[in-house]
Amino acid sequence: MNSVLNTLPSSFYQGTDVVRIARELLGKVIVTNFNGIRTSGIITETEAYAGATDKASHAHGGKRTARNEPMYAAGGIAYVYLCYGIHHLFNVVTNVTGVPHAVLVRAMHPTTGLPTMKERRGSDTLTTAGPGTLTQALGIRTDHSGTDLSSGLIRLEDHGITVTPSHVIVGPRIGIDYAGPDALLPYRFRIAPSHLL
DNA sequence: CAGCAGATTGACT
DNA sequence: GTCAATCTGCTGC
Repeated sequence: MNSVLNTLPSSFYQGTDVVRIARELLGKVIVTNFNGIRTSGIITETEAYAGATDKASHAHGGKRTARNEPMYAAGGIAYVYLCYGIHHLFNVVTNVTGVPHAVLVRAMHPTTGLPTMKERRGSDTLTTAGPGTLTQALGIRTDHSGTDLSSGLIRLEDHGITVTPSHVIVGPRIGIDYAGPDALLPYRFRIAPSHLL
């Protein structure tokens, strides 16, 4: 395979189909570079949040607060927020200015800087199986909300990894039962466990 | 202004 | 399986 290693272009994020973008983020690489330390991993699980029409979204009904303001910006930046007062959840903002679509990154397969990630997690066993632990391993905090995803701090890259449809499991999203019918939407994508390293 | 619920995790019964 | 930890924002008095 060719050694493809490109930072994703803004056109990738600014498409109008947030569900498709969530699907295409599988296999992409998320990289952070804090204090000169690089950590990265391959994205293995995502969820789409379709803005104003999506009951599970923070921007449901056009809700707009200081916290979710980054969601209304043009695609290509990070939206990080605090959940339950403890966990930092990392989202990729998509679509154009004024349309608050975003993709939640729930899990990844660690590739670079494993010792650093274990240290940040304070655990010998590195798990990145949840959205909260993933941000902890990468060192992402709410301070990074609004950060440009082509910047030096947080970046998404295409390493030429192709995820074929047969390896993708599509299903309803997690932890949003309160959203009624919207909780059943097939907005969750993950790489089949049998296909992980 | 008090109370509660949430895109979660980890420790304990 | 149950439950506390702890911040943001909405609801209701």
